[in-house]
Order: sequence, then structure tokens, then C-alpha cells
Amino acid sequence: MPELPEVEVTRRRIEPVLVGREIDRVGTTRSSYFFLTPPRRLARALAGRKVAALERQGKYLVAPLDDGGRLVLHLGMTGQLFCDGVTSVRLLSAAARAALAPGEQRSFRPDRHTHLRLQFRDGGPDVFFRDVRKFGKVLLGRVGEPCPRLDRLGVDALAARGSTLFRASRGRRAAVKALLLDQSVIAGVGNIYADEGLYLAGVRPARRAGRLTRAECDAIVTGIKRSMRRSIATGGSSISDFVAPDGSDGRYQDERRVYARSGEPCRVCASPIRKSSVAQRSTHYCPRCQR
DNA sequence: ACCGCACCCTGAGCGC
DNA sequence: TGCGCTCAGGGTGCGG
Repeated sequence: MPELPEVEVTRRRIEPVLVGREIDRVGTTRSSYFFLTPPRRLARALAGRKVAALERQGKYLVAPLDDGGRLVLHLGMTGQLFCDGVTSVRLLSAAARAALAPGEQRSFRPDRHTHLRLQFRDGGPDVFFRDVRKFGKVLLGRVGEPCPRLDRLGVDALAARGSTLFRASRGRRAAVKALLLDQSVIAGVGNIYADEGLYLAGVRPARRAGRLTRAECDAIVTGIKRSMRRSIATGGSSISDFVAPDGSDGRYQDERRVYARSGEPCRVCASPIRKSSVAQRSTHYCPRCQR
């Protein structure tokens, strides 16, 4: 589940092998839910173009092209953007992993989940976009033209302030966690950093948003930013599928305080971390540290 | 306006 | 061994 930190790590590491190189050929899988721009049109439009920059908006990657076009990518749940030559086992199915001899490494080969392959005029490493569940998205637009998906986004989480959350939460009966997952309020927060941020703030995920104090909103936004900054610094969370463009794992999962730690002791008070469902998402919290 | 929920997709893990 | 079930979840869109 790539969220803002994983997308930012991806952006920083893929940028040097993407920006400024002339795209030669584009390989795609067949038309699907994944392609908001039909694959054949996408391939035609990208050939001969250069990516001029690589930006991030919330969980989206946005790549302006040298002809005024704009490539927009979303990694969804299981999206992986990486360079040729990597050997991570996260790019293999469980069966393929099991077939490897101990210690054996295998270079990535495009499979049926590899929806986009960019080859470059310079003959250097290809760039791949692989996504098993196809919750990811790719679309081509033009710089300056409306893009509903991007235009809907609220303030980027790293730039958010407590006042943003406080204002958005007034009069809302829904759980604070539901509000944090709403990308039109704060962009970039997903299940992991919502849970981690709420833990750092000492606020239960199921608390009604409208009942939060201004101080609590400040603490929640501070907590989210703190866990996100730390995650970026450690290469993101590789809990299931996330792999950096160079094939390396992130290490932030080792620092998680609540996410996917149900039953394990709270790092502060040793109470077992609880798991429940809030806003139709698995939710983890400490029953003692969070009120 | 707001909120809950179904849906899109595939693979891992589990019980029988 | 293998089948069928459940779960995971980002974002969109719908109905109440």
C-alpha cells in the first residue's frame, strides 16, 4: 500500500533514470481498468517524448513531458515502479519465490502484471510499472488542462497544518480516521500513516471528527508528518509489495508503532495493540495510550 | 453536505 | 492435495 512516503521514495529514486531520456518504445498489457488512457494511444503519444520532470501530488506521480503532455501515475495498492536489472523477490509470485534455490537471485523479467515498459533511445535501463491488482492508474493529459483526480486533492500531507484538519472536521460525525483517508482534505495519507499518526497524537481512530479539539488536530497532523518524514528517511514501508525503484526494501516497517502489530505490546505502555474496523479499513491502536 | 458501502482486482492464507 | 472462502485496500460513485 504505497502512501505518500513510498511514493516520494519512488519519485526520488526513479527521477534520475526517467527525466531527460528520450522514450523509444512503449510496451503495455491489454486495455483494462488500469489504463485510463487506452494503452495504444498511450504508447503512441509517449514514443519520441522526454519526461521533463517528476513531481508528486499526494499519492500521485506527475510527469510533465517535453511536448506539453502530462503523464499521471498512481501506484494503487500493489503498484511497483522500478528499473531494469533489479532482483527483488517482491517482484515474484510466492510460487516463483519458492522455486528459487536458497540465496539464488533472479533478475526481473516482465510478466503478465507488468503493464508498462518504457524503453529508451539511449539503450540504457528500461523502466517498468508492475501492478498485480490493477488498482493503479496511468493516464495522459496535458499540462494546464483540468485533471479531476489531481484537482480534487486537498493540501499535501507534508504541508498540512492542524488548522486544515480542524476546519475540515467541524460538524462531521464520521470517525477522524475516515477524514484522514479523504484525499480531498489532506492528500497522501493512507491506512498505515493514519494509524501511526493517530497513535503519536494519542487519539483513537474511531473518535468522531467533530469532537476533536484544536490541540488534538495539531497533534494528529504533527504525528502524521513525523511518521511520514521518518519513513521517507528509511526508504518507506515494505510491508507487502512496496519495493523502491532500485529493488531495495524500505525499513520503516521495523519502526511501526501500531500498524499490523495487533496483539503485540505497545512500545510505550506494553498493552496489547488492538485491531478493529473503522471506515471499512483495518485499524490498529493502543487502548491505553489513545483516547 | 455528508456518510456508508459496493465495486474494481488478484494472490496469500486458512479451514476442511 | 486441492478447493473454496475470506481478507487486504485506494479511489470512485451511488443511494439514502
